Amino acid sequence: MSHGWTEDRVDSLKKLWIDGLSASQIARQLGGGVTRNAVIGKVHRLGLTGRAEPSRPRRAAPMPPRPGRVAQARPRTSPPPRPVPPPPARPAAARFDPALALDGTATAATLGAHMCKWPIGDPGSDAFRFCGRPAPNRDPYCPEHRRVGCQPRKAAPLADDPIVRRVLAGLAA
DNA sequence: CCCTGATTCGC
DNA sequence: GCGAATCAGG
Repeated sequence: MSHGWTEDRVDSLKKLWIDGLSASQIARQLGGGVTRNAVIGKVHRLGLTGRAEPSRPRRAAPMPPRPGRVAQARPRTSPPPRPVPPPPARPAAARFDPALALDGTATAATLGAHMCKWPIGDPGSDAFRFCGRPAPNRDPYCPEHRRVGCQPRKAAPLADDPIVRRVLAGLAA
């Protein structure tokens, strides 16, 4: 549910793609269960391929020899090859990351690459912390803070601007 | 292992 | 038209 490439979503897709966001980033931002594959598929169908490529500046092989997988029909329904027998035997030592134990306790020192970098508190204060919760993929924030961070800031009420207030006050007077 | 886009093809 | 599975690569 919640799918279908509505004009709105296609517009967002185009914009984000042209802006240079990766397919997975776009997929995440569009939300609604859209995968990066879906995004890529749509991008191609729209003829939007090609732009500043983040992760592959040059294509090494033009890919002439590439007949492999078509020949050996993809086994989607038949083969459950299960050569994976013993998973256990490692109860110990799941590494404990103290920064993940509590929200808002990660410091600049303990903040890892996969932790939410949402700032908490006064950056100048000793008490300043980062959220520190798990941040999936390459995202800087955890899912919760990502949403907040992406919210198109609702236009800050003009009247909140001190300068505007003074001008308005002056006009009134 | 994380990621990137590209392609194929059943639906 | 859509997108999962896959490929090919950084």
